[in-house]
Amino acid sequence: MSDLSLAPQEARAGRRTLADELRHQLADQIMYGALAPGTALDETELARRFAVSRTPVREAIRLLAAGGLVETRPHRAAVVARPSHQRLIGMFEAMAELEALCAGFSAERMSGNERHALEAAHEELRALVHGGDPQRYHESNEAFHGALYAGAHNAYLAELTLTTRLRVAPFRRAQFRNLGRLAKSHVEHDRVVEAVLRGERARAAEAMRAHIMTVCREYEVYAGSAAASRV
Amino acid sequence: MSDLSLAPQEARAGRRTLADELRHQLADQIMYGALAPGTALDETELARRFAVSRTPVREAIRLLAAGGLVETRPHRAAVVARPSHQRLIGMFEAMAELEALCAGFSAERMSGNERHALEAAHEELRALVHGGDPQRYHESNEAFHGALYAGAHNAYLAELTLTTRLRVAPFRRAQFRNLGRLAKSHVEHDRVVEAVLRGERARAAEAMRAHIMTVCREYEVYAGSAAASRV
DNA sequence: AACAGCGGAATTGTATGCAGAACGTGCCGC
DNA sequence: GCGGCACGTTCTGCATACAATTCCGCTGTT
Repeated sequence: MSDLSLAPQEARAGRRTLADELRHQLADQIMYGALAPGTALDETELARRFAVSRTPVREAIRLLAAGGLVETRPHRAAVVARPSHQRLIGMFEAMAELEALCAGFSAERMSGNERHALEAAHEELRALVHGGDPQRYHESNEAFHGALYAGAHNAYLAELTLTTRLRVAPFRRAQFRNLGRLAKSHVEHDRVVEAVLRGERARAAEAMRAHIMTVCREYEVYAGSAAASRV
Repeated sequence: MSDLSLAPQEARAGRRTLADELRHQLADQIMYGALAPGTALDETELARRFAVSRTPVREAIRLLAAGGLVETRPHRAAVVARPSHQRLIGMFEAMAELEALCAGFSAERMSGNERHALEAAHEELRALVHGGDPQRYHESNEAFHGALYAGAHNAYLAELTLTTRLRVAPFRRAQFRNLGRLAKSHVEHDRVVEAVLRGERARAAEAMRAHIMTVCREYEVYAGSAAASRV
């Protein structure tokens, strides 16, 4: 999972600095939910927990802040980002458009191998729909979307889309518990795959947009009920 | 110009840490071309130049790296980003799509005041087309695009678009020397404004996409001739 | 009893020192 | 004469120490 956020040169070099290691550890904990939105990140405490000095901890926190996973203010502890509802909706909307772009470009630009890879990822997901292993499903789902990022043949766009996906990740965890959702998700994927393989850009983009916006609505239902139960 | 890259809370608090100050200074120098792509950023030297310790310099460099303006590899000096031609084309393409999205949303969502602001910025540019002051034109041009970001009513999308714009900035400087380009640019803007004010989303998006892709082609011509003259 | 002002404690921001990795230089072997 | 290797220098990565700011609780006043 953490590999998803690795830039190419990092993957090649093998991250060897403590700061990078910490960044990935913290990012995983945030996305996995071990560090809930709003949690304060105490530099000294984290330094103790990881048995390093404050210097790499600070660096990691700043990098996370630049990525949007945490928010910092001068002379105040960094806190795990807790975007407003409106902002979160905006992030979902942007993600929908970005993913739609990737899907659209993929429809026009994918090579034969890339199309096969997309089909393979799609088939893998089909098998997992009824498997009941949310973790594996999640990983394969990321691989499916990753295939579309690669097929767009635009590394920068792929980065933007993936970054957005990661930033939204902490707020999508609940949906993977909802196994009924998986089957519907697969049907939506199916429409995307079909359009991409046929080279129909507009249809692929629209199918993907619909897919992501459905995810967004799922979140809204969950967030709404959670907010209600908190009252 | 540096204000463009300020997040809201930074602008409110007034950046008070050395690291943030350095980040903006360096970002400006990179975007203005004082630090050319490929230049190595020596931490010790920068610390001397700004009369601070290496610590805030390091932080600033890392933040710039996270923003994509510089590239870092472990145990090696950071260098001002010099994306490959292909990657740069991808960045332009992504920028075109993002700006098109903003323009499209603006067509649907802009309030009355926002529409007036857009028209005002557009008129300001009209006056500057023949003024021959590239710096002022540049600032007003950013304001024009900024009006469209705001009108999209999606802060996250606005950030993505602006960030992309800033990352590409170092490679667009040449075009502002080309005064003949300004008039054409204004005509393109005109099509965008007209569509936005009429609420025609698709047409606004297409006009903006065309505008940015023209900018991209302008760059290609410049980059191509520069590469040729270097041989 | 509630609030304003103040002082200490805790935490972030910055400086400095040290260890290890990467590059340049000169020597040696071929 | 040319390529490879070892050494020394230089720079980055990390640790630690100090300074500045914020937060929390206290006291005194109204």
